[in-house]
Amino acid sequence: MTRQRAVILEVMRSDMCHHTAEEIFSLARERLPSISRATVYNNLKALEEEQIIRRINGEDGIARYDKSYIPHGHLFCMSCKKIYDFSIPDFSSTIMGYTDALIDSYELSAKGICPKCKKK
Amino acid sequence: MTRQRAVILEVMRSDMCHHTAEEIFSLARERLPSISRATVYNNLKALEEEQIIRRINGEDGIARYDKSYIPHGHLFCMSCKKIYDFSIPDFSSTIMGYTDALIDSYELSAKGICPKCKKK
DNA sequence: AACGAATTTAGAATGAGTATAATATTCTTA
DNA sequence: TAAGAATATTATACTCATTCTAAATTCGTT
Repeated sequence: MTRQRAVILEVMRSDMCHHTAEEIFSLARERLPSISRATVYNNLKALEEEQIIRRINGEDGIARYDKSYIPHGHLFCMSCKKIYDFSIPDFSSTIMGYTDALIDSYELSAKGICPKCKKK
Repeated sequence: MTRQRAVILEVMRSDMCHHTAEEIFSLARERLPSISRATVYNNLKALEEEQIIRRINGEDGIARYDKSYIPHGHLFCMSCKKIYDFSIPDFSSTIMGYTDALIDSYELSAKGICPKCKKK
């Protein structure tokens, strides 16, 4: 575990956000100014392959990263622009039931209005 | 409806594939050699805004396009590399039940082994 | 046909992400 | 702890999907 990798994980675990690689790079620089952009990209890729974090392929085409590898849903609120996590229990099995395929993982992104914004 | 837009829709509707913009550009050129790359990108974006087609944000970071705007699931087969459509009835309502949000649309991508490859 | 609006075109520009090669750090074993 | 091998980091160059720009063309309307 290098210092750089530790900082990247620290940054990712310090809030509830789903940051882009550039955001993680910028936040990591605050803690370790010498860190390089390539190191951030390298580590994010490695951490995903090691199934520690998960890459989210957002609708703007820019990758975001989730501190958890476990598949779950993401709600993109069209009003406050935030991303919220949610889960659907045993959802892989549900997909298998509808596809007759063996499901390894899934990515579920919903777009709508979150409960808070809905109230207003 | 310009000739260019008609050709783009023709190409998209001529098979079951989920093509990238570059593939659509290449196929459109076979029918209308003067068509420009920018026209393909412009039209794909406009068609998505008009809710005629849907952009799929695949795991390789390259956008693919679905001839249908109606949300449904996509199965990426890890063995044959093809993309298959599937649907989960009334799935927006299901998501609303788990999130308490108002769902506008969703994108569901599953990765696994399709039924055909599973048999082998 | 003529006008203005919208679209297309070719090519330049942008920017997220990757590759490279030199340097530095970490790990292993003694 | 020191040496050497293996691995990671760094800065920078590069790729390539996508967007932007500005000029030329086409479309719809009168």
